[in-house]
Amino acid sequence: MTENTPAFDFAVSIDCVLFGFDGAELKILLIERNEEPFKDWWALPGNLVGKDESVDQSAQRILKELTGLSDIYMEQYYAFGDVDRHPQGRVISVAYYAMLRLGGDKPLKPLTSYAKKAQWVNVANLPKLGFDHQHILNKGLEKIKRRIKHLPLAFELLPEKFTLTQVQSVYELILGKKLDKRNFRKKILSFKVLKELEEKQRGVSFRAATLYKFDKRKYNKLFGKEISF
Amino acid sequence: MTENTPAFDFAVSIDCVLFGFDGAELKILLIERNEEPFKDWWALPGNLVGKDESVDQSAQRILKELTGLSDIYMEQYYAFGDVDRHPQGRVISVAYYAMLRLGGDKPLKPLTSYAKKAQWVNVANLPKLGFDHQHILNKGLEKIKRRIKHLPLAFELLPEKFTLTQVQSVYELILGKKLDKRNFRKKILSFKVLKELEEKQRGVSFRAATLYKFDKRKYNKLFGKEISF
DNA sequence: TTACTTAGTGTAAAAAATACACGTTATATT
DNA sequence: AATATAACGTGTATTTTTTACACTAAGTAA
Repeated sequence: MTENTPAFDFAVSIDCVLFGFDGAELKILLIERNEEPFKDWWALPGNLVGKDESVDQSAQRILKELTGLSDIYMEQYYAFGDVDRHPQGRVISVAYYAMLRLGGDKPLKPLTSYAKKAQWVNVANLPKLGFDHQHILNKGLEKIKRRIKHLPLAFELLPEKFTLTQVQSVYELILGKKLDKRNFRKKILSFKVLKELEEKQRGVSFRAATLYKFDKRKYNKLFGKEISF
Repeated sequence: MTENTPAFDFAVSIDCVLFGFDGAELKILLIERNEEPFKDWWALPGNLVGKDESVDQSAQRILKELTGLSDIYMEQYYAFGDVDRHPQGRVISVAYYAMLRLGGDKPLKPLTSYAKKAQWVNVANLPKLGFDHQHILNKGLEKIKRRIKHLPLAFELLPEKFTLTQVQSVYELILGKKLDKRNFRKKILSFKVLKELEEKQRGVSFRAATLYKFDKRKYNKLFGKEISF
């Protein structure tokens, strides 16, 4: 049995895995660090939890500091607590993920003092990350693969109005496999949480697709139901 | 935006939600505390993480200290980090659950200095718990409801040899609903992870049921497949 | 031997998942 | 204006899975 020497000399940090979809690629928000340790390395946006904020509040604050965004659907998924995961002391990191729609209007204003810049990076083409962040990210990816089967996640990634083909792309990117178009549409529509709009896509070459909207009210009614692709 | 004053003055604790099945009831292991805060209250078994052990190691250690058991399938499921959740300072608690088969041979040797006793309590009839432990437990229950759909969990609760009716009881207790006997058997057997033994139950009144064994090798082959009851 | 209790079994109907291919339509080009 | 292009949008048949449902068999106890 190991010796147990508890003490109030731990720190707790948050790391955020922010997934973004720009209509074509699945991306992750990374920062380039400007402070030791791992100065000049890419890393997940994260920071230490303050004394007077809950872990959840802290996650919201950090997300806001790094992106300017608030009221984002964000979920805790794991606490990483290896002894040597942080070179400067005993830091337990609580990881959260969030999904964001990218491009268009929403300006990304990250940049806190310790980051040189923040950038969306294609998840299929990542640089080497500091700390155990590659591990944290992998675990986040596994998580959303499972979670996207419970529906509403995908719509966090999409713009307010979207086409069914875009929804399918999100599923295909996250699950890492191709899906049948007709079956996908049949199924996603069978949940009756999408509202077909009168409107069509604009500014595209070739035939424009019909736009849809996610109907949160209807979604809440079938909470818990599963889909599997 | 909140003030962020990070410091190395947090503590991290583990709380274990141990589910047990004695053949009839779903139970939870609780301890009666012998130290402040919440002296004389019932609480989940838990303790502070030591400086030189990872969070996972700590969970194993604490489980062992409180039960004498090791090599238990145990999984982290959430970190609780509200500011005031611990009256004596800033303590983040990482929660784990485990499933144990109860009764028979395995002696339960809990009892560390801060506990007066440890006891299995029917989950349907719990006392008031200290800290935010009721909340932690509720979240653990939700978790296993989802997890039991991924099969192997239920067998952690059962003795090595068990009857199909016992398996069904576990599912019914965790999911909180009655299941159809024929459909349940058809489905559970369709996964081909149970080995029917020559043996029958002994020492029961009335007709003895056939015993089965969980076949881990076969299970590993279908990892990831879902069941839903 | 009888009464009791749990074990164990099958089928039909409904629902869900899968596999699969082509005509339509808006745009861009010549 | 005609044509080429590229993505849109649709239906059916088959298989698989899920659900609903009730009685006989076997072992124990009195």
